[in-house]
Amino acid sequence: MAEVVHIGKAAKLAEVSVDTIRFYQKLGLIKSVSRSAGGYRLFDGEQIRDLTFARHAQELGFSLNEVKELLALRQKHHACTEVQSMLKRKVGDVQEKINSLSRLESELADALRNA
Amino acid sequence: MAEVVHIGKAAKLAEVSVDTIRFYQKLGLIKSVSRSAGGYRLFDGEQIRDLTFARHAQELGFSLNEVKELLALRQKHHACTEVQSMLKRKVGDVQEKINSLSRLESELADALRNA
DNA sequence: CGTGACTCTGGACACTACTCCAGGGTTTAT
DNA sequence: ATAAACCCTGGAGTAGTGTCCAGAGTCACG
Repeated sequence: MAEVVHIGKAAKLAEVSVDTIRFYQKLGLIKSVSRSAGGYRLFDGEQIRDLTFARHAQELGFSLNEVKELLALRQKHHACTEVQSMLKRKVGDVQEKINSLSRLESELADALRNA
Repeated sequence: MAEVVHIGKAAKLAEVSVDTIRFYQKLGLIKSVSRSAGGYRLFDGEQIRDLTFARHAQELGFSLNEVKELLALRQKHHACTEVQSMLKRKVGDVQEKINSLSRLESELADALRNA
């Protein structure tokens, strides 16, 4: 059971590319990883989960900046009201997106019925 | 009641920029518009609706290529099975996106509850 | 008719989110 | 110990989606 993995394995586990991981790290999306004696990045389970989450959120249409916020929210202890209001805003964003997509879905479904 | 408008008015009505309209036209998102004697683009109500639709769909995370398909689907008479299967696929895409967003929403809502 | 607001084209520039080297060091399996 | 496989950095290149600008023509109002 590997506790930590190198970047190639991490990439496979999170289903992103090696380059993408390095790019995300440069942007500060994932926190600074530890390194082996020879300078290799070492990833643990939590970091793999973060990368996977990032990929999902990104696929859902969040920008990398937003993904960064979301990741921060997941990790922080959500004590202060500032973080709470940010979370509320995100939830609102997501609900709005769901509503719009639902409307689009019925519009397309209508088109399909009338085909 | 203006039947047709120039690009500036169209941009305001559809809430996109003038440059964006020209860009969308270059990509073939909107069909070739008619022109005034002097070469000015002329937009009617349907084209304004298409532009507005394009903006919405684009905000929902569809690429401009997908938006182009969606616009085509709205306009065509949906007779052939090819068009129907494309529509079905789009509806599936949208439903999947809604599901993923719902999951994300509850995750964020949980975080909010535990704040 | 003149003048200011608007529009035209073509092309350069910007920003996001990657993707792909080259040249060189590290790990690992044998 | 050595070769294959892997990883490092820095930087260039790409695709998608615009945005801005110069130089020139058009439109609308008084």
